[in-house]
Parts: sequence; C-alpha cells; structure tokens
Amino acid sequence: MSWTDERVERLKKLWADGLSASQIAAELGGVSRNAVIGKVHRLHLPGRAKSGGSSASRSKRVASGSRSSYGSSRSTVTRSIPRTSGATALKQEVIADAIAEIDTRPVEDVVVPIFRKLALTELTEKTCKWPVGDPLQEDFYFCGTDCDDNAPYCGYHSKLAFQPAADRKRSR
DNA sequence: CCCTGATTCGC
DNA sequence: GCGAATCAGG
Repeated sequence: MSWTDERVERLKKLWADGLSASQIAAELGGVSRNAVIGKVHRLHLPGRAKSGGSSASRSKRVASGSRSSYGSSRSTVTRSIPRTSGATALKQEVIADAIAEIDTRPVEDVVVPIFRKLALTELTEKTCKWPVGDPLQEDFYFCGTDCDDNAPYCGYHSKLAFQPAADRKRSR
C-alpha cells in the first residue's frame, strides 16, 4: 500500500494526537508500525521527546537531527483512550474521585466547551461518549450530548472521530 | 515478554 | 521513498 495524500494526512493527525505508531498502523491498515515510524521521520515530523520509547540513544548518529529537547507535554497515557463500557474498578474509583472534585469545583481554569460534562458512570446509550481531556486528570469528562442509541458520539464528535478525509486544517 | 520510538540500509 | 530488521529502552 502506498502513502496517499489522505493516508499521510491521517498519519499526521493521529501522530499529533499522540497515538503510538502501532496504533496508527492498525488504524490506517496495510502498514506496519515500522512503516509508520519510517514515514514520520521522512515527513520530518517531531518524534516523541520522551515518553514510552527511547528516543535518540543508539550510538551512532544521535545529534544529527537534534530532535532531543523538544517539549511535548503529551501522552504518557498511550493506550487508554475511549473505553466506553468497561473501565476497571480502579479507574472507576479514580474517576469517581475526580467527579467529586469537579463537582466541588466551580469550573474555573478548565476551558469548558458547551458540552454537558458527564462522568463515565453517567453515560447511557443515548449520550455522546466522546472523552474530553486526559482520563488521568481531574478535569476529565465525557461530552454527553444526546445521540442515537447506536452512535457512540454526537453528531459533532462523530465528525471529529470519522473525519471526512477531505478538508481539515488546523481545527485542533 | 509486552510494548515504545529510532536508526540503518537493501530494495 | 519505503519499510523490515534491528537496536535501545520502559
């Protein structure tokens, strides 16, 4: 499979979103994680400053790209995205705890969209399950806007989730 | 052993 | 340009 314009676009988007190379590879399909990483490098996209992997350390050309200190307060979460139904007891507790604090807090610093803010336990088959924020942070919540029983997200977030392939520039 | 990204190098 | 093999590390 080749790197069409759209596939490259998706690669950029997903990589910027902090998804791991293997996750991106799975999503795009037809390519291995190595292919994804290789492409990322060829595109001159910034690598992950730290986090999971390792970054420059080989022994040979390490300083060539000088990608070392690149501030990126991303992930650290890696593969604990959506999970709309499961959720371990531990996470439930953590989230519940977060809810309590959010409830006590009058919404301040957090940039709150128009969405309803629902906790995992408040989600139903009719609410948008789009996660907002870092699940490990206390300001995490779900969109919660009404949607069809089948649809996992509301109309707006469905569009974000299943991007049209076409337009899309710097909406993020 | 699972995973992560980084790099090399034959194609 | 591509990506498997390999490396280095969590």
